[in-house]
Amino acid sequence: MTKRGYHHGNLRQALVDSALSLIEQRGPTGFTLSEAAKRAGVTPAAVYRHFEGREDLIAEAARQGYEIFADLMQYAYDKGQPSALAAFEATGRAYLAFARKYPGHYIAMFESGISVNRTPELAAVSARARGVLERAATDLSRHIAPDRRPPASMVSAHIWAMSHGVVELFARNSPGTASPFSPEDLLESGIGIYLRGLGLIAPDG
Amino acid sequence: MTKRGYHHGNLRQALVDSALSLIEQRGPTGFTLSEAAKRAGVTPAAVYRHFEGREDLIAEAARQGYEIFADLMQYAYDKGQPSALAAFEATGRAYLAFARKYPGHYIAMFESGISVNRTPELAAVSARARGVLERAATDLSRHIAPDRRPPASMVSAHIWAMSHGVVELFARNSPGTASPFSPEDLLESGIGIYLRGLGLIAPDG
DNA sequence: TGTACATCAGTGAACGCGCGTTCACTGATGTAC
DNA sequence: TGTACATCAGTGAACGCGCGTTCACTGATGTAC
Repeated sequence: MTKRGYHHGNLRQALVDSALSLIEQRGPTGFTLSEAAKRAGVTPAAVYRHFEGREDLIAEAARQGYEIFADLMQYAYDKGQPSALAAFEATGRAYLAFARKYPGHYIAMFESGISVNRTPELAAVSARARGVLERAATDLSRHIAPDRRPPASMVSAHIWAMSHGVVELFARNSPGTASPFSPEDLLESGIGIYLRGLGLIAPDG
Repeated sequence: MTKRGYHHGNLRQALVDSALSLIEQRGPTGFTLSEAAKRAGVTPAAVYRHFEGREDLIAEAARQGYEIFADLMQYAYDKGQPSALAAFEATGRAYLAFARKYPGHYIAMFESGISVNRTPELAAVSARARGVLERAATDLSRHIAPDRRPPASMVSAHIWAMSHGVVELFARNSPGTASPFSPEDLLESGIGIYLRGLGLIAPDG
């Protein structure tokens, strides 16, 4: 697979991979095109055979992240079926699991400052990911009495916000935030209380 | 107040202020010591009369942010008294209000990568801010039946996470996240549902 | 199987840039007498 | 009120650095015959 020599073989993906590990290690600020090239065993100039520049490389890393993310969310959703509740809870867990397992991708997607509207492909795949969570919220809404049912898009926004907040504040070496609870426990319990508030779980579940 | 001439008058604070507006405009990455100095009408070297360097300047901006933040939270908490519920809800709203009103400070505090443990002063003031929310959560917990009462620190973590998530995802020019709801509405409703889940608000509030 | 040639991925040197930081200096201010 | 002097905030030139990007090039690969 790895043919060494003048030609690299699959430099494009190697660059994305080294960019990801660099982002993971040094944060979005610490990422440099030159260092990514160096790690891939190649001159900085070689990057321009495969990408338009620094931003384009980050955007591709983010795109691949969204692809994985959307797949994981979809898988979780499917696995929870046919229970709307199980599917919803599974997507919440999948969000955190993704952030934990693919930190480089997560940072490239949410903290690197690249806009999701940068390219149509990026917009499409991020919409796909969001769509899964919104679908799960819509399914769930049907089990709430219409008169006290919040819009599904609001429910999905709530869960997304809490998931993202847990990741940013507690799943990283955060601002002195040494919580006694694991991010997983925090998110699980937080979503549980929220769902109870929607009347979807028995008061003393 | 502003005496022009060789000596600036209050360069230290002027540098913090220009750093804050720069951070607000260009994000944590876009901040440079040189540009902050330029905006304050001064040579980059002058910065070293007041700060140890770039990091130290950001840290001071963050420190001032935590100070304001803690004060706002405390004020909101006091204002909600003697109702534990009102005080708790008020602190949640204060979180978002702070992020909206002082975006430069918010970014310096939570997105610039500076650690809260950088200096004792920074650690102390951030602990003070967190303390207010935790106090509010503790007060609130007393109104929950002991057998179904989650730890107060968990409740405060949930609210902090949701607040932070709402700010990051919906209160900025975020990743294509044009929600039909205002950040204020989202947080208000999210916290409302959560509190219902804790049994603190009537099912059909 | 062998040769000629087109393709193109990667090289390496060079660029201009703005960065953070240092240094010896100088000009303004304030105080002692 | 006036002079001498200490203090110190800000200057401006210089530094080394690594960055992203460009360019003409060259070496490896693959294809046609």
